[in-house]
Amino acid sequence: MIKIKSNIGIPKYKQIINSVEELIISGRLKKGDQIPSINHIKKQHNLSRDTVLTAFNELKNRGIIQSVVGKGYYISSENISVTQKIFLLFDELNSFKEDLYNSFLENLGSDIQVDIYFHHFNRSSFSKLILENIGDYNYYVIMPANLEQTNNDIKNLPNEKVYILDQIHDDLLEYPAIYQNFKNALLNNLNEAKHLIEKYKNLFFVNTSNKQPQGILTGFSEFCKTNNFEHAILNTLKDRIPDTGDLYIIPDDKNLLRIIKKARESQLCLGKDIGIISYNDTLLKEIVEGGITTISTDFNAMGKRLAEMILNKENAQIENPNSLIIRNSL
Amino acid sequence: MIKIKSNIGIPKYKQIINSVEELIISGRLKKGDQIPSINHIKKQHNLSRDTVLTAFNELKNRGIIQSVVGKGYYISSENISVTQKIFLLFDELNSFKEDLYNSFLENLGSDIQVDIYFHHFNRSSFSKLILENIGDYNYYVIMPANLEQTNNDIKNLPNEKVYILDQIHDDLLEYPAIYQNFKNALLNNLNEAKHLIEKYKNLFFVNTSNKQPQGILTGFSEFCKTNNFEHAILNTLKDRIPDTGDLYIIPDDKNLLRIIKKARESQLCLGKDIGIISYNDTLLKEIVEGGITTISTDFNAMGKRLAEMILNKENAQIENPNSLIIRNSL
DNA sequence: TCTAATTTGTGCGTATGTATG
DNA sequence: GCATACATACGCACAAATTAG
Repeated sequence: MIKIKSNIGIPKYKQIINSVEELIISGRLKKGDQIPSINHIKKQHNLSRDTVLTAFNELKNRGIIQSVVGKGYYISSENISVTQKIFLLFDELNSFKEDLYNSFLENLGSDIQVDIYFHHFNRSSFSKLILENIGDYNYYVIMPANLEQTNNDIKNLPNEKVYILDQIHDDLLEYPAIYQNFKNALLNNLNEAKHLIEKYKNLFFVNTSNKQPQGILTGFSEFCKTNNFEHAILNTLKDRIPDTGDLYIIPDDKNLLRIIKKARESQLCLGKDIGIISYNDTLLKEIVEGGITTISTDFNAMGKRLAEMILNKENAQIENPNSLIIRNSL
Repeated sequence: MIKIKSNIGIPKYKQIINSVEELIISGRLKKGDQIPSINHIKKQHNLSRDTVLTAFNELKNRGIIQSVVGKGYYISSENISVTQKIFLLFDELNSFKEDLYNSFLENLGSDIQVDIYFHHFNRSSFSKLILENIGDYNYYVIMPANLEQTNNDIKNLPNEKVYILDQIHDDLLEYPAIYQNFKNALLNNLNEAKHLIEKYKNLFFVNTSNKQPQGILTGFSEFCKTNNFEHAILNTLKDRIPDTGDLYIIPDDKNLLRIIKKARESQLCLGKDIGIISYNDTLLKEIVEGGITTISTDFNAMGKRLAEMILNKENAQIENPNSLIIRNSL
């Protein structure tokens, strides 16, 4: 079944891989079939055990075969076009992942398979997902979000296969990454709009979940302190009645909607009486209430850059810039 | 009762364990029942005595069976804590999946693992993903979207493990499903709003991608024909200049934004000069331009209902209702 | 319960040819 | 010419799992 020739340009371990691929193409090997054991091929073709093992390991990495200790190797996928597999660990499924994921896929090429997982900001889910998938992928792209001490798990992966996405922490500085610098970005963006912010008396950060990056909060506080703005962090909007001179920085859209409605009730004019800065630009924010001022990053660029980094094996830590889009609401 | 296959990747002793577990899950083995003796299984499947013993010892250690010397083995607990795995095949990642996925997870319970895959409306991706994951999951939840002859692949899965989501086709009627009836829903919703639609002269369906369910298109045409509305299906908005008396039905938000901007340019008043009906209600549509009329389904309810169906092993085809939210734009 | 055969997984040492600077 | 790194290939030893008898 498996053909090996000596003294031709093709390495023997690659000849084994090609043989298995051809047997799959011709239909003589199907999913679930057992392939000859390492020792069998070794004896039959007078090879070193290591040569056969190298071939089988590559086939295993590509997801084409699976091994069972004590039993043997089995065909697990007939899709031989997959050359590489990527483990992509997101925090949660939301609309901002759409651009990121789609541009990542587009720029990778079709022969690379990407599997998505979600940790839902749950530290033990995070551990479990990483530990369960050690050894199964060529690259591990991980969004640690605001979880702590994630390197305790990540360090179990091969160093050169890890890429960090979106948020970076002090214990992850050894890995290539593409991230947002939430603190500096917020500081820069607020400074850029300081002439517009100055007309407001009280600055509020609306933080009703624990999902927001810590950097945004520290950036907010720092900006307010250095510029002597009255400020507060709101954990709920329930009893909040917006007042003239309020400026709200709102990371999530449910609270954005609440504030807009409350402002309407109180007959406060957006961009004059009260201000709003929203996080993450979506299509409709351009036209809602004459335009909502947003701070957002280019998730398309992030996905594209990530694909490039992996394809070129770049080892760099790259900041994905945030930009401020000033509209009517400020 | 107990099934053993040779030459597959699963060790025989584990196949025995799996068989006993499945018999308990399906209710064919109850607490107190006697299971076949070691010698019986050994003879029946041509196994070594030790193979059967290894399986029984593990079951005994886990407290699932008890041995009585001279009599046999008996089920002592039906509490087999096996983490169940669900294969969830979506069409694409978009924001509407967020509610669906989150409510599905919430209502499943924490010990069930859900893996997400995307076919991106690509027929061959669809086939590959299903074929590669045969046998790996306890349940298969599949969104066939508008792909054709999907049962060619789905029929290779165990019938009782398949659930169809969102769109259902004629060849999938044998499976439990929770779906939207796009055609009837659109007909009902348009009829419900007929008194508001009558003020428009030309009805347009904006269909710039091939991702929309066919049912919406046929529903649109049928409504227009029975009510004698001038109508057309638009494949692009590039050269379109909206005119007084136009009503647009718009499934995707990029086109929604385009039409709103063009209407503003032409100084046409929404809900008076031109009308808009948008698909899928999102937070901001409530307040954009005084409110956008939407047709949408409750994805939260869909996810919850799906979880219930799976947990209770319901075999039903359930329509997830669409509702019309009339706002200023109509 | 014990022994034996087979298989994968891992680690270490060695050797050769090739590409790089 | 020399040093170095890397891919390829071979050999040996031992651990752990599977299965048979």
